[in-house]
Amino acid sequence: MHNIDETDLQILTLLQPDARMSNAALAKELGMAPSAVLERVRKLEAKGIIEAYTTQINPQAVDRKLLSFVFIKESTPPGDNRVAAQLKNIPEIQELHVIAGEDCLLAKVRTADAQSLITLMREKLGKIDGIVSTKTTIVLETIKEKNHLVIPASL
Amino acid sequence: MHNIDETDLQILTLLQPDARMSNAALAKELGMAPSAVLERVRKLEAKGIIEAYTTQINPQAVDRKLLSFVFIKESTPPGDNRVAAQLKNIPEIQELHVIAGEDCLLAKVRTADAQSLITLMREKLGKIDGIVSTKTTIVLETIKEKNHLVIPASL
DNA sequence: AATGAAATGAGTCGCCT
DNA sequence: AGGCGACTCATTTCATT
Repeated sequence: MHNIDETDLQILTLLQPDARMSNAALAKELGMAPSAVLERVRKLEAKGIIEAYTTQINPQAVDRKLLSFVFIKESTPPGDNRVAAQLKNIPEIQELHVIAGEDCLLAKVRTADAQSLITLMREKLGKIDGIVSTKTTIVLETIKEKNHLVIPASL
Repeated sequence: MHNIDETDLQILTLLQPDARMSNAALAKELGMAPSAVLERVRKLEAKGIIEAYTTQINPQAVDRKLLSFVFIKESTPPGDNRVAAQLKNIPEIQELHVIAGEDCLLAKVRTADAQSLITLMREKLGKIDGIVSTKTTIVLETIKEKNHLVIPASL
């Protein structure tokens, strides 16, 4: 498959919680030459194993205080992704998943407040054909939000 | 308050999708001296506005193929966070939110497969006092998963 | 994967506004 | 307080082995 070895897994383990770690520091941790490590990192990027380096910003600081999950029921037949394609482009929708059971999409939505959520639902979701109903769950408090993966010791 | 100005917002906008961008590149984009930009970045970190720099890893590549959302109903009185405190330490639980309506927690869980989800529920959730019931929603397909915030032009 | 040299970037300082 | 420019040191990059 992707031919990912234990050194690669170590690189991922180190980089996952600290994307701005210098290549030199990474090399020191691994006991390897910086250039060798850098080449591995570039390959992980090229293969799409490293998808992106992102900065986690405190949502409060930029006035995105409300988090909610919206279940969206579609009328379109399975395999039809027209609704999803439109929802995908809404920037307030951080995540969009197709879920099992009910023929539903689940969206993770971040807005300034309840008012702007309502506006979003009315102005944007309301205009998408094929949405039958929505069910919104408001988050009162986030206890944990770390999108870190458990990286196994080997594969 | 936090006294975050438009330059700071621009820094966040640039850094959010590219945490490994060099300080020099950042300074060039902003038309400022690198030292001045660096000082701002350090302050954003110190204030907790920048929470972390993380590397997004393709879950498939490290054998974390199954994503699910688990609603967890508690028997404990409101304000009692003993259940949440234990759930928080489970590494497969990436997110944990207190949600409105039903007295529920919502967990975003990533495991290798259905079998390991079952094991997790039995071995870990099953041993936590105060959990009344769980309802699991399996993700069939993730259409979008970008935890980027919409950063306003001003605050 | 290691080396070494050149280029680039980071962090510090004193000074200016 | 925030920004600048110059400096030194660290890091990255690239050609070569």
